[in-house]
Amino acid sequence: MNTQSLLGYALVGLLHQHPMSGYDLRKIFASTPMMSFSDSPGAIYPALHRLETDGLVRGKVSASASLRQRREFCLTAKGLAALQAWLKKPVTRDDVIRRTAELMLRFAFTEQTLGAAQAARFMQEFAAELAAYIPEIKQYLVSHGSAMPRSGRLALECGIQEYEARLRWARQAIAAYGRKGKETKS
Amino acid sequence: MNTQSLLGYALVGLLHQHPMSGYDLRKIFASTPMMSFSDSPGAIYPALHRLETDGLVRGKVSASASLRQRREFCLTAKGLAALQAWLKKPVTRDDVIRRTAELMLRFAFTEQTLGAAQAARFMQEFAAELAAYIPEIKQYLVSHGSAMPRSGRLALECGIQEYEARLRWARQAIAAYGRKGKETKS
DNA sequence: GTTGCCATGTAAACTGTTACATGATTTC
DNA sequence: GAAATCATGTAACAGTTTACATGGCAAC
Repeated sequence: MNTQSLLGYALVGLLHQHPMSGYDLRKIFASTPMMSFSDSPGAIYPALHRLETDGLVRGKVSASASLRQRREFCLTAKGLAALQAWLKKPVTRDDVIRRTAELMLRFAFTEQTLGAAQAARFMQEFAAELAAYIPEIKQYLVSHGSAMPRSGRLALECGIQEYEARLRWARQAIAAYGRKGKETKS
Repeated sequence: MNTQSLLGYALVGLLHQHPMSGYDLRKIFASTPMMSFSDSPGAIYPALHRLETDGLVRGKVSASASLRQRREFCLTAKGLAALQAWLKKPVTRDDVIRRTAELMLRFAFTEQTLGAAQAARFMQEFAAELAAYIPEIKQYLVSHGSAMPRSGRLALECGIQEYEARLRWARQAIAAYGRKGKETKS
C-alpha cells in the first residue's frame, strides 16, 4: 500500500474514467478550471512512471491512426483498489483545515467510483467536521481579534467566510443527494 | 533580488512585526488558525538560513535570562525592501486562480508595511480580477456542466461559491477602508 | 532521577519546477 | 520549407516532509 502524492491520486482518478495518455492528462490540467495541478511534463511523466512502478497503472503504446507513438495508461486492479482505499479514508479535522483541495478531489471522484451513497456519506462527514471547526475559529477571532492588526483580522474573516461558504455548499449537496436518492441519472 | 518561497515571505513578514526566534515562528504556525504553513523544524530552520544567506535577515544569539541559546532573527534593510517589493507586485488573474493563499498572506502584511491606502488598493485589484474571473468559470459550468458527472459539477460549484464568498469579503474590506480612511486606530 | 518541554539543528528521500531536448506531423 | 502543434522525455535544482539527534532546564 504505497502512498501516493496528490498528483498521483488525481491521475489515478482520471484514468479510472477512461484510459488516457500523459499528454491528454496534461491538457486536462491545462484547460479545466477545477484542476489546480501543474501541467508541466516534468511533473506528470515522472508521476505516471511512479504509478507504473508501483503497479497501479499500466502503459501501452497505442498505434493510434497516424501520429507519433502515444502511450495510453490504464488503471490496474491494484490501482482501482488504491483509489478506493484513498476515497474511503475518514474525513478528519486536519483534512478540513489544511487539505481542502485533497478533499474536493476525493469528492469529485467518489460518486463514480463508490456510488452516490458513499458520496453522500463523505459530504456528511465533511459537513460535520466543518460545523465543529467553524465556531472554534470564530471564537479565536473574538478572543484574539483585538490584539491583531486590522488586515490580519480581515484575512482571518476571509478564511471564516470561506469555511461558511463550504458548509453551505456541503449542505446543499447533501440535500441534493437526499432528494435524488439512488438515481443514476446525470 | 532573489526570489523567496512562500514560507520565506511568511517568515519575513512576521519578522517585520518584531524579531523572533525560529521556535517562536514555529509556535505561530502551530497555533494560529490563519497560518497553513508547516511548523516542522526541517522547513523553518533551513528557510531562515536561506534568508540569512541572502541577507534579508540577521540572527543573533540572545542570552535571554536563563534558557538555552536562542537565536533571534531580525529583518535587515534589504529584507524590508524585499518584503515591500513582494507586497507591491500587481495582482494577476493567475494569482487569483491558483495562488489565493499567497494573496491572503500579502494582504495580511500590506497594511502594517505599506499603509492602509496600499492595502485598500490591493483589495481593489483583487476584487477586480475576481469579478472578471467569476463569470468565466460560471460560463464554463453552463457550457460543460451537462457533460460532467454530478460530483464533478458539485465540486466546481463549490469552487465558484468560494470565489463569490471571497469577492463579497473583498468588497466589505474595501468599504471598511473607505469608511475609516486614513485612521490608524486598531 | 525521570519525564517532558525548550530550542536548535541535520540527513535522506521525495516531489515538483524550470528549462531543455527530440522528433514527427499538420498547416500555411 | 517554416512554424506550430503533438507527444514524450530528461537533468538540474529547490523546497518540504519525515525522522532523527542533541542537550539544557523545569517539575514532580
